[in-house]
Amino acid sequence: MVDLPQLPEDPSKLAREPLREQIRQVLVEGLLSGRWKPGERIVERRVATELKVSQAPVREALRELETLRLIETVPNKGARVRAFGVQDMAEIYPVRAGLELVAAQLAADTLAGDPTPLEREVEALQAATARGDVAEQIRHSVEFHREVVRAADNSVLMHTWESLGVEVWTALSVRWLDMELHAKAVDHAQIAEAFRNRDPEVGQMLSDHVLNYVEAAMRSTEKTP
Amino acid sequence: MVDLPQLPEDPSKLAREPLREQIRQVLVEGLLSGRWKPGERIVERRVATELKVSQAPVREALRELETLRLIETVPNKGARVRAFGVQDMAEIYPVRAGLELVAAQLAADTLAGDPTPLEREVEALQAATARGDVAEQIRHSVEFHREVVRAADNSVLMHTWESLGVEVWTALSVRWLDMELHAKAVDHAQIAEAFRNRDPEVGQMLSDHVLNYVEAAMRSTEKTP
DNA sequence: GTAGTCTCGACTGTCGGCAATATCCACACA
DNA sequence: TGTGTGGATATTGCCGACAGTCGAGACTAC
Repeated sequence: MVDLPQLPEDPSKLAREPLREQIRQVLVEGLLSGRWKPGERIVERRVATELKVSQAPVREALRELETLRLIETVPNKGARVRAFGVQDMAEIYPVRAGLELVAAQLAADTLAGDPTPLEREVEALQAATARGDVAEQIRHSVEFHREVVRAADNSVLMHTWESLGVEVWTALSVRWLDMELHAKAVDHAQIAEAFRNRDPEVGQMLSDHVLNYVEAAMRSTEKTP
Repeated sequence: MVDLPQLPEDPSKLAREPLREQIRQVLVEGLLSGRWKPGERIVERRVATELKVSQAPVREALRELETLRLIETVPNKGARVRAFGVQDMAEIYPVRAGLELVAAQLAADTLAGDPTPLEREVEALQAATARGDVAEQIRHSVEFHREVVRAADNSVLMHTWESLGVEVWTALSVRWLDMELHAKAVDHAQIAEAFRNRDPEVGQMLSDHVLNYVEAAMRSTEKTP
């Protein structure tokens, strides 16, 4: 789910990208911006008319959101925005940690040979943290992890990791849970360093680091179930 | 009103399942049975007429097959059956191993308390092996692993694991790679035993066991790329 | 003979409409 | 008051049709 370079297209006929992709983008943004709230229904035809399209591409877009577990659909009943809580974080992050543990092992050699992608993200993350730019912090933090997974050079692993919808869920957790983004930059720098030094513990470090997000979420909401 | 306890399926008119599900089933079976071969195109309309349905549900079914990586689609070009080789196994199984490692840790307590689901599958697997019933061997072998994941009680983990399409790919590897199903029953029995005894090594055992499948595939095809 | 262009057929992506299904509410009945 | 029944309404699931796109092959120019 890399952000497209968003080419400055003619607003009238910008249909160069499959319609369903655009719709998916709109829906995701709607969810992130709070346009739709948790538990709320998403009516296919309503969205369709709103976007001046037909029902079909909207359906397909919704199916994709379903695989990201952003919405839930029941046959003949339709789709609704998933209620979201710490519980979800607690389920997602162990899986992420497991995947990234594998990734770290597979990517160890590659990243020891050329750790520049990681270092680039660490720098950008530090800069964003200094500026207090939350959106950029999320972006580069996620991108750091994506680089590790990418370096593992395993398309199934990449695909599976992406299917967790990391940036969307991170953004949501910040929005709905007010999750604190504490000094993650430090963690990341240490991990990059460990990769460079072929530290055999790097996998565990990365895994633990991911699991820390859950604690952050837990801590920031001692009440939300 | 509470959710009804899943009334026992009317055998006569079970056409109550969404059409797209039935179509997906037909397509998967078609792939497993060799009705479509690797690299071959799958034309939406052709399938639709063949099954006496419209194009729409076929499209939706194809999308699901795409998330299982059974087919590949290119915009405006359509879907084709993925070419399949040892390479795919080599990519899938490390991911599976990582997920099941997590699962084993999360499920350890539950399964130590009640290992009967595992033991049931081990027995069934042994029986099937004795009979030489390959289909049943696959079924119970997969079901064993699914029980572990299920016991972890983490819906994201379950969902992610399922998205690997374990039984389909296992069946395919047997069909296309003539993968040998050697005495897996023994492994499974040992793992079940380890769970019962709260062996802290059980996660690693399970993970190694999964990775063994790759070696089996490798060994059985020293030629297929 | 080769490179470029045109045309044609096949197929996907999208549309608007219709039937099937779920939900809601008023109303009758015990 | 609580419970069942019938119909009205909102929405999904599916259909048949059409426009846009892609690729193969014929045709032309050199």
